[in-house]
Amino acid sequence: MTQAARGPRLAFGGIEDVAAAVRARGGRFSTSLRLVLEALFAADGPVSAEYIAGGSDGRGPVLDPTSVYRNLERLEQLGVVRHVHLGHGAGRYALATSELEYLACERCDAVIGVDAARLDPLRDEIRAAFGFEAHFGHFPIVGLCARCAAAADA
Amino acid sequence: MTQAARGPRLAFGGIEDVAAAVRARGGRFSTSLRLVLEALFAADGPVSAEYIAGGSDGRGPVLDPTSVYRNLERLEQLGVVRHVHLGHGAGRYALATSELEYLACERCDAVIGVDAARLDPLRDEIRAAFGFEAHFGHFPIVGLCARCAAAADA
DNA sequence: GTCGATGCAAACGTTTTGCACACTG
DNA sequence: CAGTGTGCAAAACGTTTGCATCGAC
Repeated sequence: MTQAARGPRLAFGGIEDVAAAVRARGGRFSTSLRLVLEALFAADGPVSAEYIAGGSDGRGPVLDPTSVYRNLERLEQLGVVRHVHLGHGAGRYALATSELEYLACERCDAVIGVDAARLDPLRDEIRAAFGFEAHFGHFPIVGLCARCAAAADA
Repeated sequence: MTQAARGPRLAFGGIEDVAAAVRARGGRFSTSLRLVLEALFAADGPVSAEYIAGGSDGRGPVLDPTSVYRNLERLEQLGVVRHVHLGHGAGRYALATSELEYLACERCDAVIGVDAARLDPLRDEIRAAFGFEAHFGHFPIVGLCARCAAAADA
């Protein structure tokens, strides 16, 4: 049930699978969409729309942020992409194919991906104590990573 | 230790106490500051800067948002105010005199205040599992309240 | 009278919306 | 060639900053 709440397991192994799904919905597989997907597949962790647009690092010919947002929204409706809010700053987007949730360090901006199943005990505890269904997928747990916590103790 | 990490217990029982603390720091107790404090003392739960400015509900002669933000920042440095991010939308501000942390429902916008101590077991569990020091005070737990979770099951 | 605080205006970073043009299927 | 997706411009939103004026002490 906790498993089911996370949504169906996805079957997108690569960009062409997504292209097929987009076309199946009557959508078109544009160059911009391909670039967005390439950025997401290449990234190791959630990235910002600005990053995808190519504003940061020297990767390729910048595409319009508007287009990035629109494509991300489409992909999110398809279940291909998820977005998370890692503390302050811009939202971050990642492929929904991984069952990762995140711990975000508010000091060093480290993002620690943890298997969603490992947070199930927490969810159960919160449900038992407060009748509240915690969703760490969209608004993750924020705090201090081990390194920064140790530094703060000193 | 978990307790100590939360900062010193505050001794602000009312607006005049804050006024004294402000003056002790060389600050001035302006009319705007008084209005901000009145809104915070009257509120039952974290409120937005816009709300404090008087934009919502017919309460009184609107004060400038700029001034609200500046006063909130001053009060935060004094330890009188804390701000939290309850899901999407504007930040919310509350008196730091209560040891409350929050569970925010992402569907109905309900804000459930829980005694910070009741989240200590969760913090301990996260620390044990990931070496991560979770701070629910600033970025609370987001999900579905009991009512909305039940509705979502149906 | 001093200096901190105010209001206004303008800028900021992120995201959304309107519109005419371009490209996919 | 139909109509989806694009870039550009502009706006929306919450928040910050600059600056001249006001007001607390």
